[in-house]
Amino acid sequence: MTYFLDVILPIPLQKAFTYHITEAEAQFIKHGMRVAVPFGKSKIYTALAYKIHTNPPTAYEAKTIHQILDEAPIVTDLQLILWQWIAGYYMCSLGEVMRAAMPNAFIIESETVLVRNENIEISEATLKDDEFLIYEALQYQSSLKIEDVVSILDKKRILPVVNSLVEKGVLQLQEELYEKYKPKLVRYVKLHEAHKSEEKLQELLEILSRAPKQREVILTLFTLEASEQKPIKVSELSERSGASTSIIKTLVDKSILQEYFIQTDRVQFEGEGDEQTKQLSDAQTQALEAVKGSFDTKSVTLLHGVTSSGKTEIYVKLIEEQLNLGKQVLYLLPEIALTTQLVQRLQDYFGEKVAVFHSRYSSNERVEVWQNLKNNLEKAQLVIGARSALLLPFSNLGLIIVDEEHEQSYKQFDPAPRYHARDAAVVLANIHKAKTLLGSATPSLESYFNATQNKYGFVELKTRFNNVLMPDIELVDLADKYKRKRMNGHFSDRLIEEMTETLDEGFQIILFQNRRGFSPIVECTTCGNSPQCPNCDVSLTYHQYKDQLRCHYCGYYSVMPKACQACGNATLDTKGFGTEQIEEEVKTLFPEKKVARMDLDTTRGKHGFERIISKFEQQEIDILVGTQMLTKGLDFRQVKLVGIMNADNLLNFPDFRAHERSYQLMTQVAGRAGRTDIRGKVLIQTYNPHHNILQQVSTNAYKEMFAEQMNDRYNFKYPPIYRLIKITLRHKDYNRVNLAADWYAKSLRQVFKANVLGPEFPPISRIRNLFNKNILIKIPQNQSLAKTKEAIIKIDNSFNAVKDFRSVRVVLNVDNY
DNA sequence: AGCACGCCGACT
DNA sequence: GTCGGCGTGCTC
Repeated sequence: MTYFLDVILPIPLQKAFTYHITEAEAQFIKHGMRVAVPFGKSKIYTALAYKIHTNPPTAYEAKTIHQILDEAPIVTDLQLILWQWIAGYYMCSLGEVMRAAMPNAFIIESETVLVRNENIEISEATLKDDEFLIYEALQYQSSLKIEDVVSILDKKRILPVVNSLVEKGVLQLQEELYEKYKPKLVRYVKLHEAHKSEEKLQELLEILSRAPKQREVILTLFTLEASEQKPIKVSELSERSGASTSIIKTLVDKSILQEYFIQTDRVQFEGEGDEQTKQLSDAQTQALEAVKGSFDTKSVTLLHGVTSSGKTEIYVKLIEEQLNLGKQVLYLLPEIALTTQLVQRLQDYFGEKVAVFHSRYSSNERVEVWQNLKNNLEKAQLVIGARSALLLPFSNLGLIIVDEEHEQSYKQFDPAPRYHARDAAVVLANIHKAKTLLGSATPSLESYFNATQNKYGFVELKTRFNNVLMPDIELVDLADKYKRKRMNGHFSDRLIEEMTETLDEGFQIILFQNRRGFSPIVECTTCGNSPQCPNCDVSLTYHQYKDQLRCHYCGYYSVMPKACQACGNATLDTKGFGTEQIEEEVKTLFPEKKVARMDLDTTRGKHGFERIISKFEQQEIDILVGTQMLTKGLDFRQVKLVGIMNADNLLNFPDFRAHERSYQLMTQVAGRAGRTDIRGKVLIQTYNPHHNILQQVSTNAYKEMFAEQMNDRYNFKYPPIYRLIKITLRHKDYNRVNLAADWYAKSLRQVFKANVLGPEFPPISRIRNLFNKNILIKIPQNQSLAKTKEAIIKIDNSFNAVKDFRSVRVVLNVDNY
């Protein structure tokens, strides 16, 4: 019997790849193990064993696998079920899901190395110049990497040279696999066995009497061993004895000390972690009981709690319960809400059971979380993580909490799989027969709708913790203020009054402006020309602190010109404003106060974000100007005033969710105000003070907002009533995108008729020199999703069969945000 | 996605 | 001439 193995390769191809395996291998390999397989001309890739069978492929000869990489599966069956759901639902390949799910260190690739051929005599005269250089290099080094060859020859096309050398028998090519994950080893020392006995010891100390430093080290080691009763690290010994590591090394070399290594986790918890969880308020207790009650009949429950209502404390109780049952818990948060503040809080309660997982973790750190979790270790019983934490190997999940469930960032945007972590979480929980709790102060229409349809359970928490009052929200009419000359820069008289008062009382202020940079448009007042990005269809944003014009889409930048590049006049003016300009104006308005800015530009780097947050917490900053980063569940006690500089650019965003999003954003920012016993104040500056959304924000009328927005969604056939699939076609040639998009849309219309919208250029049609065109498919509730996707895939296949269209990239985005 | 191969313009 | 750019096709 011949055996075959279907594998998942981490590439965006729908096809399954089949390899030949021996009977012994067939018995050893289980799905979820990694195998190294030859793929393409010469490379060796990491693949995941998926299915073992005996049906030989017909169209080709299967290659044999190169090697089995694992003793036991590293991906669980439950994970594979989730992968299949994601690949099916979000229309991508299993390989793409694999790429997203597995830490990079697990996916090893071969590297080609050149090795000297020992058994052959070469007459150097037969070699060309380039060839000789390589030959010579190999006399000193036994092997060369491709990149070494590139640097030796200082050119890019090295293949002809290498091939020629192989032909002449000078060298051979080999593929080498390197394990990428390196366990962290900590160096320990102990006294060598030979000196353990009392007399040997005396002997030793005598010998060392003439080496006082070394003697000191040995004595310190004894004291440490006696007092600590645990293995002694080299670093510890060095520190305590005051001896350099080289002295310790001498002792090791003399075999007086013996060194050994212990594998440790990169991320370690230090602290007590036995703090009692807090007593809940009456309202919280009621909500907690309601959630538990809801879980009796519903697998998903939505917790709608106003800002500062103390949702986290309810989560903590639920987590505690699950951990006591020995179950795992996943606590999902948007990336930027994952602050040390929160992690610290949870560690105080649950100690080392807490594992953190987010994008700033290194590949090695991810591997450790993965392994701890898969082994169901206690130290990873509670995982706090961003979107991708969902793809970890849970074995015994009891509860998933999706905090800030309305957050857009839960939907993965670029590369595939374009999954929504909230929705995938519900699926994951079902796979584990676990419960899902969605929490938000401003639920998404989708979730709230599901709650009203009785699909989800629903629990409400209407009062703020400690009965803090909801902030007082005031709308400021900018048109009126400008007309009556009550503006100072972008600040209305009302805003300045409130700011002055707040600062006098010693409280802090947050100013929100949803745009970074100094001003988004630079314009010449003589000819009207405005500098554009050479790669994208956008105006360049002026950044004053670096005196640059920058593109926020592709990263292009140039120095700010002194004069207009079109007409040469030095009449460049700026239009619109961003956080930089607000910061600048605040500095002139309140010169004696400390101002800081928090946006993408100031939070670059690993700790940029944390630094600003902690400074603000320590009240080293009086006024914080920032973009929507400010909204993410941060807890500042001393903020009394929140100013929204301009609500209109939020409301006017060209997207069917713009109003919902504006409501959420403004309510969340407003929620930062008044967390003390004093009532917070929020000022919203706008040209449309009568806009319904603004009225709803100022009266905290979520239900009203929901009803009104849902009405629009019914009328215009948008989610959550209809489902959407967005298809983006991308190519550098304008005409070709047009032709391709027309073809695609026409084919779709034959099946879906009027439910196909477009093709249409998005507001920014060209990004990084590629033209985009969108087609939108609206799917009625009664239309089969599976059949719909089948039809799309069929059309996509015929599309790819057209030679002229093959180079057009097609992006399928299910439930696009 | 990579990666090789092949065609073509731009230079030492 | 050669080098490197980019377009095209293939991967069990």
